[in-house]
Amino acid sequence: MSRKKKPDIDRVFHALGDPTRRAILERLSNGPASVSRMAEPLNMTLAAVVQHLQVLEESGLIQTQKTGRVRTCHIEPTGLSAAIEWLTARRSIWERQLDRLGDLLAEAGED
Amino acid sequence: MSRKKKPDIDRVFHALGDPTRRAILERLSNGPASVSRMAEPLNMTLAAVVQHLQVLEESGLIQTQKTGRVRTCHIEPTGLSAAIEWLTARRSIWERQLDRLGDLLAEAGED
DNA sequence: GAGATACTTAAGTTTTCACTTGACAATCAG
DNA sequence: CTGATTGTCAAGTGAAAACTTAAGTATCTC
Repeated sequence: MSRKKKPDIDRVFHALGDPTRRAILERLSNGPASVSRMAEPLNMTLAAVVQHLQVLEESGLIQTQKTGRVRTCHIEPTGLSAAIEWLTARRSIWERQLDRLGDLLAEAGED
Repeated sequence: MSRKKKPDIDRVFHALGDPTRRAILERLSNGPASVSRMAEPLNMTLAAVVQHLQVLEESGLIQTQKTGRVRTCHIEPTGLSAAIEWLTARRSIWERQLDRLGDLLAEAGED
């Protein structure tokens, strides 16, 4: 039977919910970096950082590749698309709702 | 001394990471609704739904108010701003990075 | 006032998360 | 070859998250 798999958007938002992982993404925005380089400014063990990187990779936000003993991480530029689309869609609907509310208030004021 | 409080953006992304909570937000996009109405299509107890609503309210994504015995929930339209700003900022940086990569490849091709 | 309705609250359970420890594997430098 | 570097893996811990159950409190309806 079909296995239950988490939708991408769940994983993306979950990944973004952790400040350490957002810090990693911000660091990688300056360009690719190795695992231990990512770990330097983070106050935790290498193993913990690797786990964060796994979450980020599974969510499609970064990609990694190993050359020799060094694993290099870089941003996956399309990784944010689904999340941004969901958010901006909501926002435009919500703004429309606000407009309707404004209309109602204006009408009420005219009485 | 200053209390430790979770940054808004942490809470927003965390709130968005749960499919039930996104479903609630989508439902509320059609207009305000009471707690029990929100609970109807969700396969869980009322108490669980209330807890999700609390998370959403604390993250600034919705507001609620009680009139009589009914608590009505509605969208807080500005709640997504911080998240959208963070995401679009990253995206534009990432696209620039992609361009630079493109340039490098083009240069390499010219040899 | 007696029910029914619409939550609210507290406590307990199970699962998931973030992290550590410690042992291991691979690779590079002298 | 011998270390030192760079990362990997598995297991365990503690706390937070996502629920449930059950009892309680207003409020509305008759």
